[in-house]
Amino acid sequence: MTTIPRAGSAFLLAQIGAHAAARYAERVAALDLTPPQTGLLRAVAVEPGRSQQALATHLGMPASRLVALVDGLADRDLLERRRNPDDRRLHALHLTDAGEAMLSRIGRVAHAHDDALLAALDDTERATLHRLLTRIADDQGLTPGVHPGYRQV
Amino acid sequence: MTTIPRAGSAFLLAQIGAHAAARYAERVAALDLTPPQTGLLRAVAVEPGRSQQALATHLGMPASRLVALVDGLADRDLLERRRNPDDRRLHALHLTDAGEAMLSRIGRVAHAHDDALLAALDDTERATLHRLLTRIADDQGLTPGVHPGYRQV
DNA sequence: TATTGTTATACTCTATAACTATA
DNA sequence: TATAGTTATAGAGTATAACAATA
Repeated sequence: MTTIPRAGSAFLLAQIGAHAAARYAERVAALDLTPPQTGLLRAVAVEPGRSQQALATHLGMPASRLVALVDGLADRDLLERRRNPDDRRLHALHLTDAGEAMLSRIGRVAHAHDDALLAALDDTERATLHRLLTRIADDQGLTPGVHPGYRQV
Repeated sequence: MTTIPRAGSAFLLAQIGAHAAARYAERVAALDLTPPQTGLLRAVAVEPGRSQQALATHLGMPASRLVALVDGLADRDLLERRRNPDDRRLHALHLTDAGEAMLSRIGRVAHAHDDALLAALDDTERATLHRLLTRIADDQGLTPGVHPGYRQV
């Protein structure tokens, strides 16, 4: 007789995580954005003025991919490249006013997403979950705000 | 002044989930398997004899993709197709003895993976987390054992 | 010569849809 | 005509690496 391994927490985390990412992608699509784009906007807001190279390293993606991401957001005036007069190779990234406005819309979307995903839990349980997840993320060496799966779409 | 939205639980779940999936992929690569392959082996074990069509629907993937998956596992004698004499269009899927043996190796790998991912938590906390995650997965209508991100690799 | 940013190429993976066989 | 399974094609998305500008 065969024993079927029961789903452990690691599987549940991967399963719920993929579900959460897909639902989030749907929500930000209403803003005509993809999850990696929202991640980049957020990263720029956290520390304006970083170079594309620095951001690519921070986000864990090849520079060539970041260029395409920046292109799309710059075309829509959400982000701008500013040349550094001291070292003209560097392009410092900054949010535009429209970019700031977009970021707060993203914040509202993320909040609604959070609320829908955790609908099954009451406030105390949500706080407990958040605390446990933070401990795991910290222990696993995950960079705050950086999604390892900022690939595709 | 700009307000940076703090990472909520939905983001943490997506982040940790992607991390967990990547670490799991590394572990099963040692068995020369991909995560979708392990998912298929498990699904066959749970209910042997299902048709490829039924399994494709269950796992949420196109039949053409399942065929390639089955091909790879059948070539390695982990899985076998059995023709149904009553309806020769149907290919019932069953694990071979080697497939059963592989599944228990997968179980051990998954257990070690679980343990490493939850290293930051004690037993009581792990139980609490598992209970909360199960409630969320259930509330969100996720099919037990089926990873929505059984794509790529 | 080294580094930033950019562009081009080649590859991997996937879904769509055509096709074959059985019913 | 409809369904199970299979194969072929075409498209999306990526990383690698070549390239241009600046240091």
